[in-house]
Amino acid sequence: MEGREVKDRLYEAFAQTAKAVANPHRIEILELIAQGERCVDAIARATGLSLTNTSAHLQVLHRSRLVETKRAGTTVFYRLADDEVVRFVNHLRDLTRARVGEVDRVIKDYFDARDTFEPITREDLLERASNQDVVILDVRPKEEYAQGHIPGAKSIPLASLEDRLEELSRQSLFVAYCRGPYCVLAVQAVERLSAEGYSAIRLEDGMPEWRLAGLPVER
Amino acid sequence: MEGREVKDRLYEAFAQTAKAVANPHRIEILELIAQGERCVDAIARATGLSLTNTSAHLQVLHRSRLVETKRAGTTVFYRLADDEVVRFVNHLRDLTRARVGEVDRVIKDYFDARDTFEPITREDLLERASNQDVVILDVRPKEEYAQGHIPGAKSIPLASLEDRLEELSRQSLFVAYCRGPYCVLAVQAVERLSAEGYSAIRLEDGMPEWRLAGLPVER
DNA sequence: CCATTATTCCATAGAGTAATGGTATACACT
DNA sequence: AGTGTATACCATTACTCTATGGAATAATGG
Repeated sequence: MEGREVKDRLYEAFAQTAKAVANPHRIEILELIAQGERCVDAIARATGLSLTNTSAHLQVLHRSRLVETKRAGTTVFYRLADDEVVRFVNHLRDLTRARVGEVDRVIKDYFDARDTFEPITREDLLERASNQDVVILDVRPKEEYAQGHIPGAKSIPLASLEDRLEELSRQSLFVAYCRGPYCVLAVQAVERLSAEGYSAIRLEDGMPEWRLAGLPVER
Repeated sequence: MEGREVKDRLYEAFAQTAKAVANPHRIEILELIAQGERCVDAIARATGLSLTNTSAHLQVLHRSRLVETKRAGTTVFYRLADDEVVRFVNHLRDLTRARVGEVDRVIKDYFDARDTFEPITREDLLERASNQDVVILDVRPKEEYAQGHIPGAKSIPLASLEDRLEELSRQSLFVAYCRGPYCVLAVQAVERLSAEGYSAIRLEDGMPEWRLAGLPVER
């Protein structure tokens, strides 16, 4: 083996990993299974992709060893191979936000228009939660809540928020969180709650970031 | 704008950044200009790509805002837009090494076969450099040395190593470094020096990592 | 203002990727 | 064993990416 060949093989390997991530649907899938393992069919439904297409995308991720599988009967569950994969996708997100105007444009048009107040950080939440009457809302689907959530958080999937408003006291401050900083669930929950006159703000980022920060997770 | 559209636009933006990096030649180009700015023609020569092809790849990187340009007469210099780009490419490298067997296979076949001793870390080098008779060799091309190098390092581009062996004392311990942990220049320098009976080891990683670690850089 | 040099633009061919619908396989339940 | 269900495989089509060579542009220097 000679110098040029070494370079080619290494750069090729690095590029392969990047290619696996270089597709919007696959990034969505990675964000989704960062919440916890899911079967092909559930991933297809959550993303709106066809089943065959979902299966194909999952196999691209599998070939690059970014995800792992577990079989239970006929059902195959996919999960991230490693926390480092979440960190890498987060790095990609942050780099893109820092360098590409489009991201801030969308945030401004959509996020800022809906939650009037600045989202709060994990540190702020921890501090306020101990002092005040704060209710943490996990607005992700219930399966995701079941696979791990912020201690003390109440599960109110966005879809059922409408029906469960009466459960919520108007005295409390609500902090909603979801899959991550660019997930729209918490934004929509805050918008809905604010419209109904509740005090609601959004946590800056979601569950995977909470867990990666070493904070406690409840099951 | 509605929830799904927001998702699509954001994931699309993230995927675009990943796509810019998802090509082996572009990763090589990024590693190259992480050493300092270079004109199109120099990049083409260093990578062995055709000029038009190099220009096209640079424009892909430019559209994703990963690189910036500076014009001087007819010559256009490309440089990284931000240190975060280096960190991201390093993250990609590390993730790939952790998850994909190919990288370790190449390292084992090529790197381990050539430098008998473990590469040393930056910390080790700093410690040894102050105590012992250590000579640091920058084996990158001289332009890259000129754009910033480890303080006290001697510039001996790999290509001229053969002719300059007599300058080197057999009493010293030589530590060679180059563009990064997967660059072959330092490995080849160590191989050559060892074959000639010199004591030579390789620094674990290269110039950009040294600089990003906040260590002093000399010009 | 013409020639030179550095770079970019353009058209094209070939390779690779994504989505679709149909088919095959593997397991579970009766 | 036979039926149903979950997933993977395959062939096809449309699309995108890479590389090439030639033409165009932009700045410089006689």
